[in-house]
Formats: sequence, structure tokens, C-alpha cells
Amino acid sequence: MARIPGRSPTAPPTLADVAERAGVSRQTVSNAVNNPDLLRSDTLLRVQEAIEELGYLPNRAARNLRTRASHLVGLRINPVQEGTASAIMDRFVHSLVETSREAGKHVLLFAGDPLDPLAGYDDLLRSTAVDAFVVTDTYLGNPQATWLGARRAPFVAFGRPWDNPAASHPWVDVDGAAGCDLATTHLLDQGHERVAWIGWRKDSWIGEDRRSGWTRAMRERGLATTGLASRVEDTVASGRGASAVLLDEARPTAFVCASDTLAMGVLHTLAERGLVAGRDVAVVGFDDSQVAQVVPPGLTSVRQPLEQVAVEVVKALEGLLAHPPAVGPGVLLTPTLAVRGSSSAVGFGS
Amino acid sequence: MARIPGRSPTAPPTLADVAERAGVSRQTVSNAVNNPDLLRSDTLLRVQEAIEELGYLPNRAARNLRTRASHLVGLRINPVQEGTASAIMDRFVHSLVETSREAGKHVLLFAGDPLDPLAGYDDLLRSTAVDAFVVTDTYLGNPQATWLGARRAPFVAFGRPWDNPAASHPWVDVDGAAGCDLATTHLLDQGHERVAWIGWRKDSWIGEDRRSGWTRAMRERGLATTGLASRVEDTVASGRGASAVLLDEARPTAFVCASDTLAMGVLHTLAERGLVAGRDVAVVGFDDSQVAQVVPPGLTSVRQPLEQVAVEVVKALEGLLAHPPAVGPGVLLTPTLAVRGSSSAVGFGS
DNA sequence: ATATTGCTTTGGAACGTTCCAGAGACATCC
DNA sequence: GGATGTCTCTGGAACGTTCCAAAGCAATAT
Repeated sequence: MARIPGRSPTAPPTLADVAERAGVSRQTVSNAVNNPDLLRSDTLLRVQEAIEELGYLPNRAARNLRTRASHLVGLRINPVQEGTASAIMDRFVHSLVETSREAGKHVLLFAGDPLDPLAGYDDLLRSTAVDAFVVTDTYLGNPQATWLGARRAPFVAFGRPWDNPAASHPWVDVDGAAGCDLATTHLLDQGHERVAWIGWRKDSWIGEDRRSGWTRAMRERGLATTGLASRVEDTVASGRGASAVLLDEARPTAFVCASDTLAMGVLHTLAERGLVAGRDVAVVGFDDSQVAQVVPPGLTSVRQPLEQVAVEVVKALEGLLAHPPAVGPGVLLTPTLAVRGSSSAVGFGS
Repeated sequence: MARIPGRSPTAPPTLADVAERAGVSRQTVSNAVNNPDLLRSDTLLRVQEAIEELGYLPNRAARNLRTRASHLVGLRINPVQEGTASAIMDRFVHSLVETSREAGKHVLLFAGDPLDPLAGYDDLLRSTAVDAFVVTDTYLGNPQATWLGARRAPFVAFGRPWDNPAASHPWVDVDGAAGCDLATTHLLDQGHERVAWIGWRKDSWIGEDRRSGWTRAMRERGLATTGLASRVEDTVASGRGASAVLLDEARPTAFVCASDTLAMGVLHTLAERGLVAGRDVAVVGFDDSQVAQVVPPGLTSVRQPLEQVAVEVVKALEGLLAHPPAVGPGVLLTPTLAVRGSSSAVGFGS
């Protein structure tokens, strides 16, 4: 037996077990796992057989201790916002987990207090539980970025450093302006001329960015935007209120919204007034949430390429954790438009 | 300086650093952290001051190696199903993360291939990366349970062991029958008598459980159920098709659905026919998804108490990882009903 | 024949923590 | 006065891995 007497029979095999079985030293087994090129081919084969037979896998804790790396990436998640539509987080999380796996990393979740953007980071960092963080809520003007930067904590942001374009940390973001331009142009192509905007309050960088896409597309066709825009909170009720006012005062035939949540507010107004989305008034949302996908007659929505975002984030992480660390420029990805019944005359088909 | 020469100044402090500063041995510092009762109060104070001053936190890897525990819980997540409404996973994940934190644990995510229920578990287990798993997709008749059981891997299931009620692993589940009973009774109280059921195919344990709640509620009031039920795939299209047929053939005035996805299908049918949900036909879904919360006029839906589920799951985990392990009986929680416009005459109000 | 080189393999040390057995101080008991 | 016990603290060992320096060995160069 390769087992040391007294060892529990269910305890996983160690390097020493494999080494004994293969008739080599511990270090050779370690090399077989981490630097196979160093071994003579027949030795390698023998060791690999022993590994296979024993079902050996390196002990994570021991490896982490020695290499000072956990191969874990920390991701803070906030409570799900009830009553809103935009749940892109789970799609992103899945993509991130999947991509991280391919890079030999796992994702460690921790809870966040939405009011305290720094909570949770410190402990994980000081206890060396994670190698790096993925920071998502940069809409806050990311104090995390500066804080993490000061602590020399490696992190990649999903979201631009709006308040400091010269920030030196890696980031990946989606071009909201391009997305809204896409959405607006799509509506203009359908013949609409009075396309209204419902977005967020002026202090939201992301909101203003998205809004600029709408403005740009309208100006490009020489269309006026005055009186056609509204800035409100990101709630269904606000979207409903804003769309009601706009319909009364500016008579738009289409709406572009900064979020699916706001777009759902528009659908509420339409339903109240007996109007049919897609036939009487066109609506486009942002995020391509599950809501957009299933609400009748389907809500056209700007879709963020979260799978690509995850790929770029992981790529940046790998650069950051390499020796020496390599920080590339920020990456800006372009979203696509998922066209559904709310902005096309196809009605309730397929 | 407490630092060993050559040590990077950004490297976190270790037990030895704290010990030197406080003028005690390593072990005493360790005791100050883990068994404060063992120390004389003045020593404890002195050590705690040193810990505070240096910002010491135990190195996770070293601790994990020594104690053979990672304080990590593995959770497998599947890709987000596009085109469906029921995204309860992110709500559950958040609750689990939050509750785990209070228990001193973190959640490690890993990706799953929906077709291979075992993928991913094995590696994490053999590399001792996690202490235990939370298994969620028991609708598969959970082969994971038996597999993990055979490997002596600690795990708690969210979902009953349908195929083996005598299974000895801890589990937590939500009473789907009670939820659908609640939903149906709610509709009957509103004066409906012809309440239809749209559920899943017969091979789904969960589906049959939920259906039995509808049957029970109908029978209790002496109402017939024949011709009022349909069993289909869990897609919007199936829900639309089933509801169209039911409306034509059985003239129901209300629908109870096994999922919000199916309920959205019903809403599609109503929209096509110019019928108004909540006024002409009542609809109730299951899961209280974000879709249910924001779709006009609001979809009444059965809400799973996921926060409670998380609490019970973590409680079970703690029992499982205690010495000696303690396995309590399965826990069955009762859902609530979130009433909205689709099942009440309040219409498009608040 | 000896030195040099390159390839392969090895044993000891170290990562930072906790377990364990025991040391030292002091009080209590016979 | 010595045995016994209690409280507090300590140093060595161990967890399983990888780093490091060096050893063994064969082939080539001097």
C-alpha cells in the first residue's frame, strides 16, 4: 500500500503516494504535473500512469500556500433588485465562470452592501483568499478602483473609469452610445421620425453615454430632439410616468429607453391606453433581459455581448497576474440589437 | 521592524510578525485568534493590539492546509436559459452567499454542462478545493446525490430526493403542491370555477407535485378538473399553444401555470385575442420572476422563500461539516403568493 | 584522460498555519 | 516537602506542495 498507516482510506492521495508508486521522488511527480518537458518521456509516462491509477490531483491549499496564488477571482454580487427587469448579472456571472474555468481559475462570490462599495474586498485581500477581483459596479464612479489600486490589489473592471479616463487599471466595457445609436437608427429605418428617449438622471455616466447615442442618431438624420427626452429613476413606475407625459406632450411614435425596466414602464402606459406595442408605438429597451425576451409581443432590446466581455476580462486578468504584470488598454465592445415585436410590424408571430 | 529582510513590504503580515511585535510566541497569537479563552486577559489584549496595528488576518491557504478545510462551498451554475422567465437562481445565489458569509464560508462557483450532471464536481472534490457542495438541479432525478454520496462528499440538496425518499443526505425544498394549492384557492376565492392547469410533462417530479396542488384545491371545492389540464414543455411557445387550445375547448376563466414561462405563454395568447389579463382571464405563474414583477399588469405568481431556503441549506451544511457530522431531516418550506394585476380586478394600478 | 556541457532526477527547505506534548509558575492538598 | 493540579504559554512537528541548489550521468570537447 502507498498509504501511510493510520491515514484515512478516503483521504485523497498526495504527491508522496504517487512518487512511491512510480518509484520516483516527490519533485519528479510535481514536475510531471507542472513541467512535463523536464522529464524523460518514459519517466513521464510512468508517473502519469501512477497519477491516473491513484486519481491524484494536487491539493489546492498546499499549492496555494507555496505559490502564493489561489487561482480564485473574487466577484462581489449585490442583492437582486426586485421590480426591475435588467438582470444581466447572472448572464455575466455564468460567462465569467465558464471562461475562468478555461483559464484554470474559479470564481469566488462575496456579498456586497450596495451602500458600501468597499465592504468585503478588504478581508479577502488580506487573507489572500483571492488573487484578483472583477469589479462590476463602476456606475458608482468606482471608489473601489482607487481603493484597490492604492492597496495594489489586482483587479479588472467591467465598466469604464468614467471619472478618471486616465486610470491605469484594465477595464472592459460595452459601448452604450453605439447600442442606443443602433436602436434609434433601427427605428428611424422603420419610418419613425419622432423617437423619444427615456433615460436616467444626469448624474449617471452610463445614462448620459447611452443618451448620446440616441442624440447622435437623431442628429445624423437631421431630426430634432427637443422635448422628446426625459430623465428619471430606473423604475417601471418612472418609465410609465415619463412615457405618459411624453405621449401627451410630444406625440412620439417610438421610444428608446436606457433600460428594459424603463421600457416595461412604456409598455404599461401603452396597455393602459389600449395601444399595442409594435403596431401603434414602437419601443426599444436595453439589456435584452429575460423580460424583453418573453413579454408579449417581445421587446426589442440592445444586447450586451457579455460572453465577449467575460473573455476580455479574463484575458486582462491573466495579463495582470502574469510575471511581470501586463496591463493592456481598455477594451470597448459593441452591443447588438435583438429585434422583436415591439419595434416591428410582425406582430405576435413566431 | 517586524519584517524579515528581503520580504516585500506589501506582503501581508504573518503570525510570526504579530508574535514578535507582541512579544509572545506564534502559538499564542494563533490562540488569540482561535481560542481567546485560553489566554490571560492582559496577554490577549496585547496580542489583539498587535493584530490591529499590523492589520493581520490569517493566511487562508496555510490555514486550509493545516485544518484540511477550505471554508468554501461549491455551487454549480448552468447557463441562463434564454427565452424563459424563471431565473430564480440569481436570487438564490445571493441569499446563499449572504447567509454563507455569516457562517464564515464563501461560495465557489463552477460551470456545469446541463447534459452531464457530474462534470466539475470531481475535480473540486479531489483537489480539496471545497468542503461541500450545494446541489440544485435535483429535477434530473439527481444522480449527483448518489454519486456524491458514494464519494463521501458532503453536500446539501436544494430539492427533494424524489426518486429515493429514503435518501440519507440533507435536503431543503419548497412545497410546490402547497404553492399551487395557494394559487388555485386564490383564484377560486375570486369567484373562478373553471381554473385550468398548464404544467410540465409527466416525467417531471416537480411538475407532478405542483399539479397535485391544483388538483387538490379543485377537488376540495368539488370542482371537476377533467379537460382542464395540459402538460407541455417549459417554453413560452408551449404555454401559448396550450392556453389557446384550452381556451377553445374548455373555456376556462383562469389559468394556474407550473412556471412564469408558461404563464407568459398564456399572456401571449390573451394579447393575440385582445383579451386583458386580470379582467377577462386570470393568470397565475410560479417563481415570482422579474418578468412576473414588471409585465403589465403584473403577473400573480407563487414565490419561493429562497432566503429561508438558503438559511436552511447553510444550517444543514454546518451540521454536515461539524465533528461529528449531524444530518437532520429534510426541510420543506411553504411558498407565498405574490398577487398582482393578472389575477385581480385592480387593473393597472400601482 | 580530464574538463565541459546538457539532460534528468533528487533531497532539503520553505510557504504560514494549527496540533501536540510539554515546560514553567503558582496554588492546593496530603 | 513533595505530589498533584490548574492555568498560561511555548517550541517542534506536520499539513502537501513548489523552489532551489546540487548530484548523477552520459555525451561531447579539450
